[in-house]
Amino acid sequence: MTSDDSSRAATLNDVAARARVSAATASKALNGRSDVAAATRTRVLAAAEELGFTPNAVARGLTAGRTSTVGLLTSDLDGRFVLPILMGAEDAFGAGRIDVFLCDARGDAVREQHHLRALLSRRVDGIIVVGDRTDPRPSLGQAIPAPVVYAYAPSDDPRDLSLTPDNVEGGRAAIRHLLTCGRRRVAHIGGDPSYAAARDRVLGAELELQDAGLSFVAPPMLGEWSEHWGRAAARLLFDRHPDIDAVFCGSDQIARGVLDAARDLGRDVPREVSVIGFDNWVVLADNAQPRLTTVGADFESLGRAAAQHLFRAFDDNAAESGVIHTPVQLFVRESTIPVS
Amino acid sequence: MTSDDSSRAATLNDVAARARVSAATASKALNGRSDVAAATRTRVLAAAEELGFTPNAVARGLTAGRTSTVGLLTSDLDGRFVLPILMGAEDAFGAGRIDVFLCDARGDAVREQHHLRALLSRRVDGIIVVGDRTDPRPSLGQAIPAPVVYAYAPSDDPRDLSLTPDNVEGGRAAIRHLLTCGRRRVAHIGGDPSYAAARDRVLGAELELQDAGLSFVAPPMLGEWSEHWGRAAARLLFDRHPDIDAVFCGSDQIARGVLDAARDLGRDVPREVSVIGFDNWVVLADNAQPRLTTVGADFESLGRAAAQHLFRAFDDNAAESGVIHTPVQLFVRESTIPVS
DNA sequence: CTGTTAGCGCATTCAA
DNA sequence: TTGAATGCGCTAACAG
Repeated sequence: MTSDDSSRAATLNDVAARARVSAATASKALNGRSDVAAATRTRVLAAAEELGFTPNAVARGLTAGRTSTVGLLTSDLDGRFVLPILMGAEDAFGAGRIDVFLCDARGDAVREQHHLRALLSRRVDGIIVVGDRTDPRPSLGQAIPAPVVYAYAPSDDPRDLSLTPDNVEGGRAAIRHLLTCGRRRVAHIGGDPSYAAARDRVLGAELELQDAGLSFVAPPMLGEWSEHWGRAAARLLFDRHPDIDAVFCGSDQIARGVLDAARDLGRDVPREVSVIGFDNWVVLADNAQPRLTTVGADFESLGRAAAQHLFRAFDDNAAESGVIHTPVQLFVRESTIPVS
Repeated sequence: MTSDDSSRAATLNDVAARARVSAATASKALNGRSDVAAATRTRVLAAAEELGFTPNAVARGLTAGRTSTVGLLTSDLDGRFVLPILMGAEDAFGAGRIDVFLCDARGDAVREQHHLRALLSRRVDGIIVVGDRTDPRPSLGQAIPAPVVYAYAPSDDPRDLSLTPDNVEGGRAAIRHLLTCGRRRVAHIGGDPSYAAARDRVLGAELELQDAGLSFVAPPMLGEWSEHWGRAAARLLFDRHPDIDAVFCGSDQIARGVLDAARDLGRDVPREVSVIGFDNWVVLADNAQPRLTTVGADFESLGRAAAQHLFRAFDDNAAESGVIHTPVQLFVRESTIPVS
């Protein structure tokens, strides 16, 4: 543990004194304003350097009105979404220019209110709200004195701006890939049907099949977001429909379960049956055997987009609104292969 | 997206004016100071309520000298450690009383310096540095005008205070459990030997075996932190040493690979062979088949401890130092079982 | 009990 | 080009 070495941090006045100028001049010099003599500037910069001067962002925030600070209010307990989003946002803001308060409400509305108050009292310039599912979540309301963007979980108020991955398109993309590989007898094993994500993915898949004049060879099986469910459902599926040649899974976890079951039953993936997942959860997808083809949202660019929208709201006072569906992407690995 | 409804946030002066008192009195009333008349207080509180007054923490921070914020400087890319640590810290601080700046340096020293400057310019009251491996990392130095605690990755400077999980004890605990289950012919498949974590876990295991008058039946196999490695190593191991009755794995990922290999080779886990992992990475451990017994650190309490040490440093000016090894815990699931 | 005064550290007038 | 004065919003010290 480290503590104060000098009695107290150097202030602008200290720098000014040492450079034998006024605080005002020192301020201008340090902030690169033009109306200051070159010689003076060097002197001030030298003084600042020697004193290890760090401008006090708190004081600056007081006058400037903006604090160069944003709040990230999350209820994403395990951080699969919030961390990439945070990194994307940091990126877009430019590292170090803006700092991010990360607050975890843990799915508790009261705690969320507490954190919100705290963020507002700290005069954050904007807030990004990150939910842990794509179902609409309660709006923070319109009475917030800072721009707000909802990420992953959209707000239930259309006046808010929300960014959420396009799961319907994701479902389409998955099916499109399977069809491209020459598969025709496709089944679906998905997650908890109380999740919009589970339903949207099936919907997209059904639409894409329909466009090709096809449909699922078995009714979609929705259950829970776990490997266990994937295994159990796959066993049933392979038993009842031995002729399926592809399984579209609602998540990578489920797909891992399906791969397991297929191996137990002696079904060759990807030759006999292709398996595709969803999420691109790399630890899971990359370590599967065979490595898992999957569709996934790019959370970093989602974070970047959220940050850019906040920026826009800082500058223009244009309040955008509505739900924006962000693109998803196909990651081809070895669990799908063209029929040979 | 939401924007200003009223022209600007209400200030203490607005409240004071509305309550027909001075700003000082309003301040006292709002902060629950005793020297203010009950009637006045109610009037002030009412005014504040009506105006939707939110105290400006920035201004407060300017005078108070403390900002009630802390910085969490991390290089833990995927957040397995940093998020639980953050939650533990939030917990210890009391939700909303203190807010946390989360900065991701992405393993880049330059970016880390940038973030550090930014945090200091925001006058955070303390800093928690979270690394992504337990090898000592470069100290931020002693010249930092705020208390610093290193979590997970210890500082290489003994004058700093570091909290890091006790991997040696973890290795011991794993072996102790296997021995308790009646296993005697134990092997080890571990992670990347360039990691202190990999080496410490083996070390602990060897010590515990030694205490029981035993040793590994095969030289420990260290490779990488992946399921693939676990699978490959296990195949080799089962082939060369068909008589082993337990495998201690350096991580849950590796253990997953070992379970896979065992199943492929027709070895019954846990009856014939017990398998124990490390990390208690719940998504992996809980979805394994059978569910995976494992040893793991409790990162939330690590975060709590870090926060408490910062607290102590705020109050006393006592600068603690040294490396504290935090406890690890055994999580028994179904991949280990007493010999019957 | 209440109000006046002063100052936290900085940036922005506006004079000089 | 420089500096003196002013204020951001709040709290602490003191006087009334």
